Amino acid sequence: MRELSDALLAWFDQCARKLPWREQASDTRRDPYAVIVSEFMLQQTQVSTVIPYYSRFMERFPDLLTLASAEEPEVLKYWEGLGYYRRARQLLKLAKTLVSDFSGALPQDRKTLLKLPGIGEYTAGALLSFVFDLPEPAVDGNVLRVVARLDAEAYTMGDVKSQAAARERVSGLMPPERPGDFSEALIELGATICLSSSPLCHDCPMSHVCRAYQQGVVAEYPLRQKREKSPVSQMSYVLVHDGTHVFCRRRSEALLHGLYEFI
DNA sequence: GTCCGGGACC
DNA sequence: GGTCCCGGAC
Repeated sequence: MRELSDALLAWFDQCARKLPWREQASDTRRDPYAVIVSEFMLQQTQVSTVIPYYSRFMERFPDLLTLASAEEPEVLKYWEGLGYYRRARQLLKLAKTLVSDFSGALPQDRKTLLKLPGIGEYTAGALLSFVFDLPEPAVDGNVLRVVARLDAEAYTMGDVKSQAAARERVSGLMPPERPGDFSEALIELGATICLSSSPLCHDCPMSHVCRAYQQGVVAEYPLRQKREKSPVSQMSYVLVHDGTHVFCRRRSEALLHGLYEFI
């Protein structure tokens, strides 16, 4: 376990992408507000898309108080193009709630965070680990994929039980001295190395402890929801009439081919 | 053009 | 289970 987190953290120290919401003197904690804004934007969109929006948003709403006193239409204007506009509204609600009910400070426990607008299990974990350096798991799609492959465990994307199991697993992996970086490193690994298609296992710092890799079955994890796609059968007919009756004949290659139906 | 991934919430 | 939206893969 020690070996795993050491390897991942060493990789993260060397390879982490430079992102606007990570720009921080290395000895200061991350700005809670910056983490909130970036996590809300990242909930629905990829990093490269978020970057310009994040920068413009932070210029106009540089801190929690500024955002909390803004009107919804203007916030939505800065969100335009990102989609999932409910998130922008939730973010504004969250800012107002934090200011009015929490003296502008982010709660440091999961249970309280989960009651706040727009915050679910993943975002709660992300805030607790990134901002407060607490050993709280933040399991998004990236992390679920990483853990599923690491253990060759049959986790299913988007499945709440799998997410809960993955949170347990990640909790057990957390190194006590750098939980926040470890949490972020798992996400970074999923986003840049442990890709859902064509993962870059040869560059992966965990391949030596990855069960799926050792078994050569990386592509099989995680499982995907089997969507009950109702069998769509196309039918075409030929209309036949003999002057008195109209018949309908199914085309020969179709289901029940050649069958005559009386209309 | 179609399919799919991605969190929270209803 | 459905909805919100977009971008990327194919």
